[in-house]
Amino acid sequence: MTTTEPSHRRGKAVDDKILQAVIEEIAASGTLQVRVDAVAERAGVNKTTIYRRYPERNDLVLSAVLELAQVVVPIPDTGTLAGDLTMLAHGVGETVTSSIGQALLSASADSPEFAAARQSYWSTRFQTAAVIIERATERGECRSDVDGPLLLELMVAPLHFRVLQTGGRITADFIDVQVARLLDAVAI
Amino acid sequence: MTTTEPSHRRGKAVDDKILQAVIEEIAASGTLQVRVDAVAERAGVNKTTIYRRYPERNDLVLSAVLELAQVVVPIPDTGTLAGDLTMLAHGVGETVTSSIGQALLSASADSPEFAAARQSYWSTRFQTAAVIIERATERGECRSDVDGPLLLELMVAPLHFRVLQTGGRITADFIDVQVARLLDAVAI
DNA sequence: CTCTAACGCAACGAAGAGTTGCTTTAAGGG
DNA sequence: CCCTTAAAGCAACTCTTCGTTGCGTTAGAG
Repeated sequence: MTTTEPSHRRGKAVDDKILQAVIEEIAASGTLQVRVDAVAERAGVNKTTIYRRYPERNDLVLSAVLELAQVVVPIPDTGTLAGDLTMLAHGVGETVTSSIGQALLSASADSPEFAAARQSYWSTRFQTAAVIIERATERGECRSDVDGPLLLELMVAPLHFRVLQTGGRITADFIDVQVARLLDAVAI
Repeated sequence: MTTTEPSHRRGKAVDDKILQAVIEEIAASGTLQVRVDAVAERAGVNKTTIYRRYPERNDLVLSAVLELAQVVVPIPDTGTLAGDLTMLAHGVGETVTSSIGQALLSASADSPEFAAARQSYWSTRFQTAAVIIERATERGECRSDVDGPLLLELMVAPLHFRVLQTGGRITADFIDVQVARLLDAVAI
């Protein structure tokens, strides 16, 4: 055996078409409304082709969700902690408000796989965005014992709760108030 | 027409059995896994009887959810704002952690009816529990311009987010930190 | 006792998930 | 250029669950 590259002769292109089709279906009507036949038709692919890659519907939807979770969000660097947090919060607000965002965050709440996906999603976001707090600490804007990821979690939670539970709107004012509260809590 | 009480000759008892059965099914496996036939069997009732009351499955599940949302949560009155908030937070933590609570909060996220149910649920909770802040204001424990329902919303959000999104655990310590943060924000 | 609304029952249709066996197609190697 | 072979297409099928229908049965009010 030379390089053992057996599979996927026509595969890659089909892979992409399927994933793309699922994402479009999710955006259109939510994860629960994704029909395998509809995905097949939209992707211009046969149903069996899908089932050969994904044993069951859930795997199909999950892989699309994981794909979406990969999109990289830029970490703001405005020069002040207040500026960074505000900008980040606005980004989160838009994400959570978007139809695709809502679909992701409330996708198959009971399934352990989806729960794990959400968990790792937030975990990595908070980890990478924690640089903001590090920089702020170096600038002397906040105490050095501040838990970055935790701070971000506490910033995101109210936004998330508003949209998905109380159904309220996320105004710029609301964001400002949240950020102010957090700044108070971590100020030196 | 005298009192026009035509329907429900045998009805009431059946109503209750059905609702109870749905609730048990929800608790056992989540709202998405509720099967009409299973409910019928558990309630000792025929499937058609269910469909005569609820045009479709969603209505059945929704009515059970609304029923569950009726349970009255006692409002603590410990004598201090810190005590009240802490006790309330513990209650919320337990609710959100329970299987039935999770089922409710993440039930059919896409359906407008369920969204409205969640919305009104939280709204009434925050309204009634706001007495806590009123009492605290009278005692001089917090500023008089504090928005009670908003304060409660901000207390619940992190707990909710932990359980449903990051999958973290709600420790007594975590609750204490939250309460402390809120007290700082509203202190005179 | 009678009448009637409520319930039970069995069978059915529709839709979607997932499977199977076979045929067709296209990329890659000689 | 053709031949091999894995990948994709296709059609028909089962299974589960939702939801419907027509009719027979029962319980309770009067």
